[in-house]
Amino acid sequence: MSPETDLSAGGPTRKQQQRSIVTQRKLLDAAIEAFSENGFKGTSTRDIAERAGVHHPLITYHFKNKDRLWRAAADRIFSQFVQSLAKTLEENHHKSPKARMASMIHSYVRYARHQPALHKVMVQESSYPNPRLDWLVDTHLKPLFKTTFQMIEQLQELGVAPQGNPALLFNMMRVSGGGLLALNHELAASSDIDVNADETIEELADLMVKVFLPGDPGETSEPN
Amino acid sequence: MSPETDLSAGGPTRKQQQRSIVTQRKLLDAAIEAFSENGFKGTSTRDIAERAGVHHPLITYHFKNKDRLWRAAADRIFSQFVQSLAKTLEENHHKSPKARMASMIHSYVRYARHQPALHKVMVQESSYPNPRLDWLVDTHLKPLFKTTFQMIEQLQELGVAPQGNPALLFNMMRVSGGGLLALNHELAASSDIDVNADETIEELADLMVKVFLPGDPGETSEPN
DNA sequence: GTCTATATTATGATAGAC
DNA sequence: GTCTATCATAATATAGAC
Repeated sequence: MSPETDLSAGGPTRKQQQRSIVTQRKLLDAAIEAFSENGFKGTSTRDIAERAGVHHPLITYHFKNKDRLWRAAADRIFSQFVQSLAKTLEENHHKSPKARMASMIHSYVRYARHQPALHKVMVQESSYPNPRLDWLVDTHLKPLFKTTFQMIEQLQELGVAPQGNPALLFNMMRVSGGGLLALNHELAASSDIDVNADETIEELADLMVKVFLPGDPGETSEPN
Repeated sequence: MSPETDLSAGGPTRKQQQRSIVTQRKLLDAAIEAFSENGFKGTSTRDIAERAGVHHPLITYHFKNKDRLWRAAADRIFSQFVQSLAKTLEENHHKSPKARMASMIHSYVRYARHQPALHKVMVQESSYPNPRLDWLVDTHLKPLFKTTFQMIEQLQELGVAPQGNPALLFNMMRVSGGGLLALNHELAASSDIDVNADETIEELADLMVKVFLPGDPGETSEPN
């Protein structure tokens, strides 16, 4: 009995599973693109299906409805981002707090360029209170911000980051990176900035470090 | 012959003109709100008409179509903003460059709070290249940015603003203000920041000045 | 200047053949 | 797992009465 036709065992075959995964991936990538461009309301599931190159009833089959597809797409964006940040944090845990934060900034900016949907989706959903925003904040944002927020406070104590409301400072950093890159098409036309150029990305990250972490790093890590 | 019925003269009566203006204003305010929340595609003209409390065919009557209504709404946002900025600039033209820019920052942040659509609309339209974005950049953004851009360069020469790509620096300032306030609902939930509080607004503007204009102001204005 | 009614197309979701 | 066909609703826009 060939694997293709062996449905009697109760589960789908390997080949079918494989095809399903590919379809889901294509739909998720298309959904990220479409939702970040036009928001939840402005995106039609037909548009997503077209971008993915699949027939639209497949969305219902794989994700049940538009809302669940949105959540799966957001999960994909933020899981990858958290992974990328965690890796950077791990690779730089031996450095000074300032150098560590500088690495985080570079990592953040690079990710935000390659996936501008990261910030765009947050802006889209921040437009008005809604259940997706609540879910986004609780599931992804709060855990993500907690670590970074503590790092900022530490850097303020060390005199590296400017004094002032750490929550505001943290969010100024966020938007200076991701928020700026989310304006990619506008910046090209209004300010002659090409955010797709590697140089621009590094320039932006360096400028963020200079502006937000102006203090002397010092060699003294905290007494352990 | 009463003014109400005097249509023979060729023009609408005063009372009719008045009613027309009121309707247009209500539609524009509703359009700004709706477009900033859901973007161009995500906004239905019926939604706008409902928010304005008028019947939807009136949109066709007063603005011809959805696209022209969007342009009229954007015009309203940016005209008011430019007016507000010009007034601030005029009131502070005698001050030092740093103090003048600090006033501009305060003015910008206050306007962006009272009209978060200012930044939201730009983000919405920056999602992908489209004719509305081109129009927005050419009609409103470029003229607006030109002045501020020159001020930044001057502040860099004076050692008040950090060195680096002035275009990037300028846009970091933009997003730190308007971009941050556009996240109002998210910030309330994720960072416990109430951007509707006057204190928060002033705190943000002060922090922007501290971060982006760290240099000593000096009393020496340029030799005249 | 405002209204009701309607033509036409797009959308989210599902049913049922293969 | 994938497809075609379809339903119910909502959208933009317009025609024509008042």
